[in-house]
Amino acid sequence: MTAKTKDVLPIQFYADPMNSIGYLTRITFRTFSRNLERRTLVHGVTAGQWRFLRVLWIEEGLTQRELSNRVGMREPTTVTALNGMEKSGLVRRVPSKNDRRKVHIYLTPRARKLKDRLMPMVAEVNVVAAKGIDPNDIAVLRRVLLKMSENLTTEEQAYLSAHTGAKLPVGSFVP
Amino acid sequence: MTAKTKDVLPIQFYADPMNSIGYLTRITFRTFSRNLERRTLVHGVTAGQWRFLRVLWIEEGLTQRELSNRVGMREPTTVTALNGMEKSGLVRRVPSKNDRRKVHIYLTPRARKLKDRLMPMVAEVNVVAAKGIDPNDIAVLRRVLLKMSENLTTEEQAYLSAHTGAKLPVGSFVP
DNA sequence: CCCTGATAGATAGAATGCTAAGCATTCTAG
DNA sequence: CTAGAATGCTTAGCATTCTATCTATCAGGG
Repeated sequence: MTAKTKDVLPIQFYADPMNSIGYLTRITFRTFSRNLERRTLVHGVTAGQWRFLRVLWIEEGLTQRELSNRVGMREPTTVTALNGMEKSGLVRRVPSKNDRRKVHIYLTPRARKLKDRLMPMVAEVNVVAAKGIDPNDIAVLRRVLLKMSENLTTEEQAYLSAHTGAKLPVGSFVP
Repeated sequence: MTAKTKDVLPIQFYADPMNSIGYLTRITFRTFSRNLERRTLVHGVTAGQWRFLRVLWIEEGLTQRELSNRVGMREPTTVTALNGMEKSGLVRRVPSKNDRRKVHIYLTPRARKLKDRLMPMVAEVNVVAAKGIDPNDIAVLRRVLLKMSENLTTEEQAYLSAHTGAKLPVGSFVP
């Protein structure tokens, strides 16, 4: 099959939202997020905070920039989220000793303990979401979503460097 | 393979954002949306407006509620979006003659003409996103995303009717 | 040393989308 | 008929996240 005749779908195909990757990822993300937050709010953790906790449960002491990249949020968003989390006693900001620009983020004991409570919840939501779906198809889903976001990020960066000459910060995925 | 031993992944699996459907759909949605909006903004159309236009290009005269359901936004969001679109001359609000509660939404000639300009853009972004991915896998992606959002919506509605006795408006998907 | 540019974080302001609650209109059970 | 429920749209207020910009700090070449 040639790329021209078979792989390229007619433009009209994308008129239907049900065929649109943008639409489908948006509604899936929102239903997923809402469903999870309904559970985590029992422990006073919002969806936004959850995303940071999950990363910090794996590795503490990250700087805010590293944290932003791993969570997939912009830095001002991270600042706002951390302000809230600091206020509600989930994280501590610890200034770096080597580099006074940097701030390392550590969990409080309470936030560490929340892991055992909250992790089962995301597993639960994943089970609900995956009901009736072939596990192999879900593996395909993960792989394809990741590849797509990489494709789109690559194109975005190519566009930016071509049109503004801007170099993006190295190693920043930040989709 | 039994469901207990093979299909259920260990909780620890979900600690890594890269395995999280929530994370993956979020970053894919955002990169997709940003990439498309970069193109549509040339014609002064934001990502939010684009979503409504796409639905109205298929069928005009929908009520705001019908429109909300098809676009996948809540009604107050639709009101805000339509206010903006009305102001910038993309849509007209036409009160229903049979039922004075209802308002039908029609495109302006200018908005209709935008279709031929904007539709190729979404095709373009889809091509970028799909680069290097087996078309069959993309079909799997669409099917699985839709099924997941249905699963999660079903569970959400079951929860709501069990805990608040609330009946959701019939036929509303609204993820 | 001391400028210059890069890096880390914070701030300001805007856009987006949500929930909750409020009206007006229509339907429906008695 | 008519009181109460349901429906359709709107408003108010809030949370989230973004872009653009600012300040402070560091690193390297002259």
